[in-house]
Amino acid sequence: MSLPMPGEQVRGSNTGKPIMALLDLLGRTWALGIIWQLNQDSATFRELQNRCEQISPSLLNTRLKELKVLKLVESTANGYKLTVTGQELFSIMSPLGEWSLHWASQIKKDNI
Amino acid sequence: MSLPMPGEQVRGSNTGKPIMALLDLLGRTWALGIIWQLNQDSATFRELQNRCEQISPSLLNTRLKELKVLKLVESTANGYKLTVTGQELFSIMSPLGEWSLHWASQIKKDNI
DNA sequence: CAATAACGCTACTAATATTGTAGCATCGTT
DNA sequence: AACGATGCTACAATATTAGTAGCGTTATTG
Repeated sequence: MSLPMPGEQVRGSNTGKPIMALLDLLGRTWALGIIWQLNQDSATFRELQNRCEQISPSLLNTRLKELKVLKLVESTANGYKLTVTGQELFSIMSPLGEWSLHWASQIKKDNI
Repeated sequence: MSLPMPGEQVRGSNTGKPIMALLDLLGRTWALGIIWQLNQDSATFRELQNRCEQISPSLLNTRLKELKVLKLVESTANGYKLTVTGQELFSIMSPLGEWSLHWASQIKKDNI
């Protein structure tokens, strides 16, 4: 799959708007999950594989390459970590953790 | 693809944690895009198809069904719209619009 | 210093998800 | 009754992801 580069045509949109590139990226399997898991702290490849319970190494590697080119993740001597830009993105998403609990209760409520 | 129901096993995780269900859901093609496009205001099926530039009707319908069961979208006489819960989710994500511009400039900067 | 183990990752096939197109059934208009 | 628009389904073609095996390299151990 080609990289969702802001400014260019992406999966589902050819307006070139950065938000569309971002939505394409985040809409790929495990992209959000990797960012979520990397927030805790940096991790080696195999460590990250463990944190993401059921990711295949081939996909993990593919996503990491994408996230590196897109400046959200970088690899250091200690393994992979979020870039400053990646941390900014995480900060935006971080309320999802708590919100998801609220959401879960909303869904259950209806099954009574 | 089975529904990412919070509390149950989902794609990539079997802890049952709501955040994992949410990340599974949002990681599906067009899920975020549909929520993003529906925020403006409610839309009929074909209207939504237009807003999402290149979505196939089969996938749009599949996603809408999922989003309805998961209480993020509801269908009314005027078409589809976000539920209150869906609006909450959008509020969390909404900073992504502006942030994506910043992100785009970061990426360009490096190509100098 | 050989043997072992762990690591980062690639290769490859099977399984699954998404696209793309055609078109059906229903409804309101003319 | 004919027409167009709408909501959606069906289905084959294509693209993505999962799953597993294992290669090459670098510690670590005996």
